[in-house]
Amino acid sequence: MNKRTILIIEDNLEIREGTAEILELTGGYNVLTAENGKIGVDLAIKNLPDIILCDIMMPELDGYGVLYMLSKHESTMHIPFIFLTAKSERVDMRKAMEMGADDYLVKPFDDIELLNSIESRLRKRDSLQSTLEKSHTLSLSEDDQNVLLHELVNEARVKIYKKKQLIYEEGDTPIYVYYLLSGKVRSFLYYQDGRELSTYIHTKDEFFGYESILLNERYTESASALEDAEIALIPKENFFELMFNKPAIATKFIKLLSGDIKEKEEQMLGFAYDSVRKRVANTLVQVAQKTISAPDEDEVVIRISRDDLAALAGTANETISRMLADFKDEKLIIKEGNAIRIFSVQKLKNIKQ
Amino acid sequence: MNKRTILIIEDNLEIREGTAEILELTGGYNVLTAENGKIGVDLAIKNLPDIILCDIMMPELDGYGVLYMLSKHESTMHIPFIFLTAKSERVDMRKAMEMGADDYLVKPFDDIELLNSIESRLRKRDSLQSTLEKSHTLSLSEDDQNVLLHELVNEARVKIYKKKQLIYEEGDTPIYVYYLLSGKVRSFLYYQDGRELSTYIHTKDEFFGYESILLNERYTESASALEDAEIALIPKENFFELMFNKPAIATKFIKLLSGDIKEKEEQMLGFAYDSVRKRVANTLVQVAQKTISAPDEDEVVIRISRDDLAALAGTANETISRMLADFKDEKLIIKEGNAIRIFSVQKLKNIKQ
DNA sequence: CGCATCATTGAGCTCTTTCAAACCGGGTGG
DNA sequence: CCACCCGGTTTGAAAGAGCTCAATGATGCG
Repeated sequence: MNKRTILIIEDNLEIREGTAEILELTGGYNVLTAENGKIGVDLAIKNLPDIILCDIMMPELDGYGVLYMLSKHESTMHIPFIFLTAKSERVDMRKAMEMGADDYLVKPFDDIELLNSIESRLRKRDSLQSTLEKSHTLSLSEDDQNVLLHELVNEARVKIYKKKQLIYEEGDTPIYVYYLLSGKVRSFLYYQDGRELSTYIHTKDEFFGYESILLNERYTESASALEDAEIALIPKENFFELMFNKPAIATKFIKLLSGDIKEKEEQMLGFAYDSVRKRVANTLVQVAQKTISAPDEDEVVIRISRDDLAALAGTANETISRMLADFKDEKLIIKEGNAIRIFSVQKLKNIKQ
Repeated sequence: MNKRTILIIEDNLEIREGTAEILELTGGYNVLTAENGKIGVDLAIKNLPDIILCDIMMPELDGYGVLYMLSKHESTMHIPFIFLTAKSERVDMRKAMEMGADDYLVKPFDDIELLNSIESRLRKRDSLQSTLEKSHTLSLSEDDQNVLLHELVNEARVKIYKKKQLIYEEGDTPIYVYYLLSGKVRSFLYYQDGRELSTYIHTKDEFFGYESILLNERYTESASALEDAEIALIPKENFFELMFNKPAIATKFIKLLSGDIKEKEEQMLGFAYDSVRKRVANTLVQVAQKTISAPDEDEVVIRISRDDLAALAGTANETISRMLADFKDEKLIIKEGNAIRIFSVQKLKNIKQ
């Protein structure tokens, strides 16, 4: 740690120099001295010492005046302030403390008394500063973050949405952030002619619908349940409160957003250059991965309509039918009633053009 | 503001009740009382009062003990602590202050003395809390944010990139955040076969390349200069420091990211359903808007190669040529050497299918 | 002036969409 | 119980959008 700086404001030369010497030699502090209140205030404002020792009776500006001046200043108001004075009357001490002094040492005092007093005030200030800061840094552990977010979710109202039910629509004003407890939800955009393009499938334990909240704008996309879903509705205010007071949570969302951007760019690349065949394959993979529990499952059964697949792949549902027929011929999938069994997600993923 | 809560720890029933009454009636505080140190400590931890008044000589646990116990506890260590005691000896007072007491009132005391002492300590604590919090909230004004960001940019090294020069490439480990001072830069992805898809054109006064930094991952996209560009290279560490210490800055980037997501979704919709004609038109509009200074300019001259346009529109450069020829026939644009004059950005924007 | 790069144009081909018709399974009402 | 209807699905055929390949033109730089 840096050497602490102490400002001594004292008109008596002897005491001033004597005290300064003690503090420098015994305490190992940096010492600034001022011979009257006015100079003291100036020095304090300019140098922002870690602690201030001040006499009461002085020419120019007395100790109370110094304390008053410094307590007006944003930057000096929180510097521990100790009076060193010959005034041993109770009223004097009370006045000093009521004005906000942190300690009151009656002269003559021991070196030890002075050093202890200083140490005590510095310790107090340090610990306060550090705990206040702690609550405001990203030092929250992954677990703590999750606890906070879980609280948020647990306090929230839970609503059940039926398959196909709209959760929010383009143009709506956001009032909630959503957290998916079970089921699947898709976010989608409308094209001018009414066709839909699904941009994302949300699944268990994911937040969604936060972009517009964060921008403080209306929704530019819509969301609906892809299958029956349980969704926690987190009031915007609660979300913001946590977000702004816990940088760790903000950081978490920053990462979420950054990750989302990458995913969307990847998707964009697909829309630009992939053949429809490939896009359909990727869509199946995407749905499969949102369905499985373990990340290494390779055979998956998914239940999804051609229309939903079409909206995801950005193609016509007839095309989906054709592609599925092709994949079936190639023994990549098989249709089981209204479900599709994917034999190998990996193989589907590695389809070339 | 809520009613403040005061905890009185005092074994003498009369004094305890008397003091409590004064504080409740005259001071308007909530008062909790404890008849010995042990109970006092428990109450303090459980109720977290705003201030604690404590006798020194008590059965079970004396005042020093109480102060010691509470100063061990994260949650109670910063509660202002005032001793109320008959011990008027200097050594007693020194001991109390050295242990971290905030004030020391010798019995018998006036009501006024007590109330003033309490008010003074509460005031002190409030102001410290509020200023410390201020530096950690999003209350930074738009201007202050910009000042901070400008400092960041001004401190950074500036590098000149020539047209076509690569700034970073997929797979590189990010070490800078980039801020464009002049010129244009494009971010792009490589498709498997080597074709490129530009995802964004960055222009004057924009940050770029921050997504990967924020994710703490390697770049998943590349960036190159679309024309000669002056770029400030902001070291990752400086960026993070600002980001984590100033929630306002984090908030700014959260908005940036959220906005980016919306833009990318919009783009995706275009790639999925727009005709190439429309995509080319949009691309021209995009480039034009990144070129103009005033947002209402309608006639714009842009200089950009067919290949760059193709990468932006996600199409073949031959197609770009054909589309430009069409637009020229339709008197929407005219070719001037290697530049393109757009007669009306609006008209181009409104092209149907 | 010549080379290299960039831009344009043409022709054929493929992929995808669109429109239309048929199909399938299940629920409903007669 | 059966015909019917409805939504979702499949299949067919034709049209067209956009790509590739290839040749030709234009431009600018050394």
